Amino acid sequence: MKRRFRLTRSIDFKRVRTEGKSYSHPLVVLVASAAEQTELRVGVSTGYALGGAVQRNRARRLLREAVRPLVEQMPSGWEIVLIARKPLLGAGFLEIKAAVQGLFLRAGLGIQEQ
RNA sequence: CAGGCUGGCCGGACGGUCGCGGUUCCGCGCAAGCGGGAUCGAGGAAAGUCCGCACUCCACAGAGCACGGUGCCGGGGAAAUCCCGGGGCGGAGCAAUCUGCCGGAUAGGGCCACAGAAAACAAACAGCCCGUUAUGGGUCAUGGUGAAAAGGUGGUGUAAGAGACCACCGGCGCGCGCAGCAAUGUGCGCGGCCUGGUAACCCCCGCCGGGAGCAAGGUCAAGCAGGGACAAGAAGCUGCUCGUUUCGUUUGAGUCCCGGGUCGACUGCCCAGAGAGAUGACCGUCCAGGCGCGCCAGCGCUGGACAGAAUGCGGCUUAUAGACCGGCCUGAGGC
RNA sequence: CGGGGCGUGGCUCAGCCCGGUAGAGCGCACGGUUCGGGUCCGUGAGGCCCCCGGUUCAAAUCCGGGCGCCCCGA
Repeated sequence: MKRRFRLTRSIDFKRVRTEGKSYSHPLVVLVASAAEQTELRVGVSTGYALGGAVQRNRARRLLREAVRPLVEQMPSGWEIVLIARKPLLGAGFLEIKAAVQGLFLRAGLGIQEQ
């Protein structure tokens, strides 16, 4: 995922989390918010409760990799935040991928045709 | 062979498919950009931020005090609460080896609980001795406490005793010789016969230290609106004094209150580089490890320690599965 | 990046500067008071003073290192 499709600033994260709708899973939480003027933008939040820098980096990379194949099939005009939960570090990549896919389906974003 | 000590070194490897960040090249496009190629892309500790530098600003960084750090010797080093080697005094271990401390206790002050007669210019509770008769004097060998009781043993001496005196031993100081670059070690002589511990308590002595930190700082861009009260000093490195510089004293520095504007870009900054931050996913083979099966060869399953650069560098400290190489010690056995 | 503070019974804190006895309130247990409970009164238990080294005769206290938590400035 290129940098310009990411959410970076903390104001963006705050806006999505207050205005958006959230869908939760034991491994991960998805928050989606409609934003008409932009293209699809995704941010990953890995909080301090996950552990040190190694654990947070790993969680972020796993979630990015899980989202990557889904992004191309989705409509633009959404801002999405993924929040990692602690059990994510113990899970395998395929579990995480399935969890993220399920959350996108529940949020009604784009991948129904599969 | 078993157990242990110690120094060094590595800290998964190779390949494929997809993906990420930087630089650069090519093609297409007016442009935003799109497609493709090349190349580089986390650690020994990147960590804790405990020291020291570089660098930047504050005045080319000033003086004194305060405050803080540091403290055996030699060498290395830009420097350091750094490294290497050595010395002294301790501690652990059979040993190899590991480990703590290092100026001054006659410059001064403080403290040393409980116990004990007494805890530091010695004193005198019991005791002993002498004189007197219920008190004066001499004395600390004897006593028990304590972490520690003002040298030890033997003798001379005495009323009783005592370094009061003598011999040897121990310790301290001074002088000289020898070894060593030195710390220091060692030998001889002399001296007073002899001086508790604690400076990781205050302190004294020598040496060192101006302050802040890359959110330092620099360049550019954008934007705005002043008003009121107090006011003679204010600010420039923390505390004080001095010195000095700048701004200011009714054309008003500064402080407080109300109100308004901005919170961007580039640079500093890197042969990894920056922006809240790029190294990941899957598959295969192998190396090392664990478990199970097997007489062996081997087979199957499992599964990678601590941990992620944010201006750079030199150290220290802390975390760390396992692998490799070298040296040494102890024990047992063989030749 | 820099600076500061805290860690002591179950809880909230004293004690640390200037080293020798670890204490207060609440809570807890037992007994009394009451017909019973609360209140009240009395008695009592409970702490390797965050961890590891060191200085000292002796360390919660002094020194060094580590761990955890909190706060402040840019």
